[in-house]
Amino acid sequence: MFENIKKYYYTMIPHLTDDEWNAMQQCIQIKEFSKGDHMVKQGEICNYVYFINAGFSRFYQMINGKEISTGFTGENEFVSAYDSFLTRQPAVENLDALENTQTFCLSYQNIQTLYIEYPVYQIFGRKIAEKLFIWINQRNNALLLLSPEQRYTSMIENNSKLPQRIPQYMLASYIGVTPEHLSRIRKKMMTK
Amino acid sequence: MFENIKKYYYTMIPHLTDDEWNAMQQCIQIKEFSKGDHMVKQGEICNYVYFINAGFSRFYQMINGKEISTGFTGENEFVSAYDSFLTRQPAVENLDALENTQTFCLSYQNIQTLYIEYPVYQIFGRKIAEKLFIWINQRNNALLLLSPEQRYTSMIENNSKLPQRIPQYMLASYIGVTPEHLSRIRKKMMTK
DNA sequence: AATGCTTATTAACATTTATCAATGAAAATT
DNA sequence: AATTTTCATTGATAAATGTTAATAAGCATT
Repeated sequence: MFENIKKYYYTMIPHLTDDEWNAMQQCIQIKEFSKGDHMVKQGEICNYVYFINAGFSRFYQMINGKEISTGFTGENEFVSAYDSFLTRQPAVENLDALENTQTFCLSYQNIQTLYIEYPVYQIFGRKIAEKLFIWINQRNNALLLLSPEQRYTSMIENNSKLPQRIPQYMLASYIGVTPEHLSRIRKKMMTK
Repeated sequence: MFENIKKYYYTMIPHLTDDEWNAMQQCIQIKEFSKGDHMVKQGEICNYVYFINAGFSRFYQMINGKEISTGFTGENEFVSAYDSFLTRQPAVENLDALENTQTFCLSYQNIQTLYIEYPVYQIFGRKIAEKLFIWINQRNNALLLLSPEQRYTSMIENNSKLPQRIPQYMLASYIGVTPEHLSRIRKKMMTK
């Protein structure tokens, strides 16, 4: 049942003991989401960190009546509206399931308790935040330094299977252009 | 000497013991930078985390022969090319002093040792990463969701003293426009 | 005060990207 | 299979932003 998430923890913290892992396992809840279901809604405080065991999820924000997709997360990754989770402020973003998705999730309360009772999980908290920082920092640089076309190509280079799982109009807003413009970018790329 | 950084640590970790603080203090090196000096150079691995005791610093990248400023950090904040520091890969960005700057700095090696010998500093590592994440996530949202004008206004709202310390052309690249265009944006804002 | 250097502003023009509207293609629903 | 609905493409036009070049304003050094 928990093989994948267990493996993830042991990779992150190789010296994890059975006792420590069992304490973590006790805290894990299983939650399943159908395609289109929301894990986090804009305006609500996010109380969970989710490990995606199967499926696919996506962040988006509603701006001027339009959906802007801001991130995608698939199998064997943790996902959360982590700024809301950390600051206890209402989430700015939505998180929904693009496919039927099975998650293992940890509540804010349980994590705080684990931090105190099993300090080894501070490492988990640190590495999750570090990973998020590295990821979003790259994304930031892409937004500031690359052209939309470069963002598109680097995106499929890094994750060639994304276009098969994500409608193009979501990719467009993720890249920071309109669907029409992404279509033109793709057309231009074909001719080269 | 170390009042500010000590206060920072005790705010972050209220139950820090004298023993633990002393161990940290032993690791602190003092480094001073004159205006224009580099703390981190693009292409080199960043081996330090700096606490800015006095002064002001700025991240930038050279792109097509142009400086693009990507961040600013002032007194009583930690600063580092943290992705390079964490991943041990060459830094993508430069970090330099916009004013004469006094820093207290911690080496990668010392921090790794502290993590092991004084696990309480895992909390430090976690909170630094969390803080960076929250900061960069906001910036990311600004780049993706706000117009340049909105980015400019929200920037001075959040930190009204920035324009006094930072030349406008640096702010322009930070916001993601040319200096000429920021000038126009400001002009347009005046007339309202 | 005069000089040179850096920074900010302004204008004309070029390029990129968005918007609006129409069409076609694909997928879901009946 | 027919029908709706969603999604992708295309074209015409508009708005935003970049580029280049010239000028002006600050600032530092002499």
